[in-house]
Amino acid sequence: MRLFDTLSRTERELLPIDGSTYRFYCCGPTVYGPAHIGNFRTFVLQDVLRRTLETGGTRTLHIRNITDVDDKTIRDSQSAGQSLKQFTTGWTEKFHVDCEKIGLLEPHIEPGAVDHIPQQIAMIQKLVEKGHAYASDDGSVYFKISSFPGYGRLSRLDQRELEIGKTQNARSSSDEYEKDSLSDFVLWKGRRAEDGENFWPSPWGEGRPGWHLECSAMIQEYLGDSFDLHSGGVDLVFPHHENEIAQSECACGGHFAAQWFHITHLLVDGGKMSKSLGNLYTLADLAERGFSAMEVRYVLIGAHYRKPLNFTLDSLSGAREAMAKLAKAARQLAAKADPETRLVSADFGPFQAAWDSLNNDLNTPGALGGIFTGLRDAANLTGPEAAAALAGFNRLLRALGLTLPEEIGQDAVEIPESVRLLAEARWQARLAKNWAESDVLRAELTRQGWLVKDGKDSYTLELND
RNA sequence: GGCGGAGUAGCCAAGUGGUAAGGCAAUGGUUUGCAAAACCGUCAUUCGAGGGUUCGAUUCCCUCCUCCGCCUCCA
Repeated sequence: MRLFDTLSRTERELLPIDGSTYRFYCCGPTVYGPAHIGNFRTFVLQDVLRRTLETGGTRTLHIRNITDVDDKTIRDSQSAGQSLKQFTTGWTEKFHVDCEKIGLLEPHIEPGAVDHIPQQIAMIQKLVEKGHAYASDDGSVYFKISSFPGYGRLSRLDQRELEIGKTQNARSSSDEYEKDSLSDFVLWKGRRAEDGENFWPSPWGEGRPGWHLECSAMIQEYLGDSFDLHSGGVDLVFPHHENEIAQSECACGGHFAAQWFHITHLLVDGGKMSKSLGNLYTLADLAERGFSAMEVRYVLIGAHYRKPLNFTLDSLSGAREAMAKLAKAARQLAAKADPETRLVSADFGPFQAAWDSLNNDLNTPGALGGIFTGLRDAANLTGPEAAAALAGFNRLLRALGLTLPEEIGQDAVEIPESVRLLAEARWQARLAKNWAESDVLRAELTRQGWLVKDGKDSYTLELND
């Protein structure tokens, strides 16, 4: 497959460096609260990338870290009256539940920062030895940007911008840490009173690792000097990924990531998502409004990853309808498919265009469109052809990580006795052709939130949204 | 101010130097006591605005407008 690379700004074929396994790293969540749908846009697209590679026959090694020590985790664990470990473990577990609901494959390795302190210290030592880092009087260690000429290539910052950043920042944080240059960033933070119990010994005194360094050290640990792809939300391009490149290439001497994959942020109702605007949604928030995580996933893959996605509650309703339509079409195809057909072909049949879209810079909306047109084209197929088409359809859905809704069973919803009686009375009135009575009873059921659908010989009740 | 991205039907959203995928909604028909559901149709001479290049531009170039992101630890 081909994918746009942030660093070279070109589309490139994704081929494993080692010729066998595509090894990639994704910046994971900072576990100090529930992940929101913006976080999940990134994780879902990374998941689709992996699934597409695997569906195409490429083996993968997927690593996604957990940031379990930083300013926010420390601050919020303290106000929660918990140890950092208790606090981050709790949120990590909740994150995993959400991941499963939204259909994310588990990463092959999910390292946490706190478990890799020695590796981080070792990397800092190497940087100090090579003259890329220096300690300050307060026990912090900084990376010396001027020692790495390649700094700014990923985010296209030139020296002038760095200087501007320097002066802009001079006022706000001049009393925080000592630095030779204000654009140098911290590798190790000297222990401060507000860190409480959260500090570790190091050659520079007690303290804790800087955020940027975590990823570099864990990548070194599990992927070595060079690997295939590094990914995260666009906001991480600068400074996080820029700093990782500097740290890792200076410490290890490799080429670090061969490819960079950044996912654009989503908008909510056309604007930025934020707590203060009341439009920051978590999966739990949306579940309360009656939307499943899989419906959220459908919306999240409904726009190209390099374009802003405007998330609305209406689009979630649309996702529900669209998925129901897919499920129905799939059932119809399955009913006509020859069950004896053994599939050996890697062909996608009517869904080839959808598969091609996915492989062309991960064009998920194009793939979804291709699925619908493929389904239309497959409508008249029968026997072995229908079976082959169904197989292509299923492979595509797996690549997208979509699980379609099952047929809702008769007793899927608990129906209160009073409602059941009302519905039964209405049915009898209807059989007696007492339309007026029937309509009154239906209005009452509607008022109570129930939708009646009349069939030929019976009726169904559905909970209205 | 610097850098990067986006503006396509009511909404979400692909795409392309050769005349606009798909989904939702809406709407017409069939069906239904009426609805709902289902099925069959319809639904952008037009792609933020104005110039330019071209046989031809939504697609390339220029200007402008609007929106969004980053500019030191936010996916």
